[in-house]
Amino acid sequence: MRYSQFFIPSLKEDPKEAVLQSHKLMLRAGYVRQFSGGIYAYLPLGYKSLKKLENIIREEMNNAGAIELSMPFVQPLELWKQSGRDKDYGKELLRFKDRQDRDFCLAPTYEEAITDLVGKNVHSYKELPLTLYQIHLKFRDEMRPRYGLMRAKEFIMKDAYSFDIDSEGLDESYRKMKKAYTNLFKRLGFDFIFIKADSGEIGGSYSEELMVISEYGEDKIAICNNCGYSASLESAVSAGNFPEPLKSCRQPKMTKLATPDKKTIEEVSGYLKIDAESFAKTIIYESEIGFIAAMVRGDREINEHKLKKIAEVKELNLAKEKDIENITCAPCGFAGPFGLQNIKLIIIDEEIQAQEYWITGANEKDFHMANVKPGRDFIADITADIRTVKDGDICLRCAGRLNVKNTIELGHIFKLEEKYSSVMDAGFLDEKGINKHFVMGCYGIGVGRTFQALIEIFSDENGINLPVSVSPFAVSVVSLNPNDENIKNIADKIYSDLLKSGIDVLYDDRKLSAGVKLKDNDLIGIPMKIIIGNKTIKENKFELSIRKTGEKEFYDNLEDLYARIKEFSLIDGFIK
RNA sequence: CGGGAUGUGGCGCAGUUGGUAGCGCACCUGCUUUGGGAGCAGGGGGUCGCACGUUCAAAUCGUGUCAUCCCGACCA
Repeated sequence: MRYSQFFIPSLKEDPKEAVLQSHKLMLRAGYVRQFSGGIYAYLPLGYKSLKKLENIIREEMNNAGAIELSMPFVQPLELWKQSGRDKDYGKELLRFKDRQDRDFCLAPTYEEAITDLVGKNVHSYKELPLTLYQIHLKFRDEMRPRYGLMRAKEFIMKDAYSFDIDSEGLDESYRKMKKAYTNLFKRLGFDFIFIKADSGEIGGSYSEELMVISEYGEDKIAICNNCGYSASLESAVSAGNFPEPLKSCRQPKMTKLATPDKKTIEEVSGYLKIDAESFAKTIIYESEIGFIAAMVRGDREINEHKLKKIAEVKELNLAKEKDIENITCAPCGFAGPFGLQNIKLIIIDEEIQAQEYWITGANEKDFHMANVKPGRDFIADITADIRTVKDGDICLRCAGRLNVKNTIELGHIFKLEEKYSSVMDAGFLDEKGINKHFVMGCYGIGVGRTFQALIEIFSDENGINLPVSVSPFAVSVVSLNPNDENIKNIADKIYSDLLKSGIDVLYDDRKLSAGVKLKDNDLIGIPMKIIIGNKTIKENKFELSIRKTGEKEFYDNLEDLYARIKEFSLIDGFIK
């Protein structure tokens, strides 16, 4: 491909709408363009690279015995009424009508479609097990799309669905697919981990998320450095700090401490010169059953997911400042667990119950209270684990330490069991002639997200730096003086030689200054450059510049140069 | 959906107390250049997101609205 005839609108400056390095680079390198929040076009260069990634995914899926198909992106809403998910999905499901006034939606996922399809076309246990997959669009009307392809409304996903005769079969299909994921993400060079997850809207009995560890990730997980325990921060548990009760017979009474204008734990702890661990914070929430007070140690955060489950509520929000003033009879920042008005539940963390004395708010402006004793000065309705795991916490299973890390969720695999096949009545006859529902699994990979995550990893200050197996081109021929007849002839020849030998080559024949061309070729992520200019031509040498290392190699003849390019092209190279 | 920020040629930005818009890059023409974002000369392009209002006069002030981005609640 000649650069001058291709379409690569590169940008010299960072676009202001992008914040992640990968997002900036995809825009600058002319890989993608945004049309609306969360809606992107893949430009030729990005599309070419994306297709290479898709083909690697395809290979691993096919190796695992999955079969590719493509289902409709526009779906009759009726399908979603059958499963009942038209209601569950809410506003994420984009609905519209056709000219006959029939209801349709853009597919946010494909469980209904595949269950319908297989239900209508598979009738016997002899045709099972079966795993089908596709790589194409999904649309979710996200409340907040962001970070480029990382969270888009319209996005590309690989989704696979397995159909088995029983749970044992599902276990086997699930195991195979998990193995395929492991192979794939290892091959792509990611540092990843599976964690057990909530099944969310998709549902089912068991699910695991494939998390890639990245400082730019939006999700936090906790990993034990000893036993390998891992969980999302929402569900992670750690061993609490439960000190031995003091032996002393003295029972100090609650004592007021003046803390003028000191509201946050940090401020009070700094003012009184006492560790945050000695404080208990009291947070007021509002829920559909009324106000709830929750307490954790001063240096900790409340885990609202745990709190919701314990309190058995669906809605949980921090109470408004006005309500807090009414409940605690003090301005926000001085709440304590005693004498609270209009509180339905007091829920305290196990650590609060376990320690004898705490410093809390005094429910009075500019005062805190010392020697507050659980059970004496206030009574909790429920004591439970409602704390968020902190980096360095002790693992509940072993003596190891928990590390909290940022991650990006690139895959999610589910055991659906009969969730969809039963509501949609999709099944088969078993060997005894009895009607059974399919036992299903589903397996997703965010392809666009994975693509961007690759660029996040494989890039540097000069631009995108992808390995050959996913780079848009393997090599570029950069003609520094396209007006020089001699140089032009040599560059033309090398270009056509490489084309003939099947190398994916970009020929930068533009009549621009040398610097622009070299910078562009670095930016857009071409792993190798053959640089043709007077300097090397005079010495009868051919120069190959390796993008990853910045090293320059010189060859006396074209055969050696071509051999080197072929050799380099064969390396998968997903090693940083 | 709540909180915050920003909308000015293609891109990135400046524009003071209101007086009718400018810079860099990109683009077009010509010449000279070509080893890391070239030089000279000439040139084109903006009803300042949109609407309404205040004013003799609005990019600038007010109200509303839309879009984009960031933080939070959800997700691949």
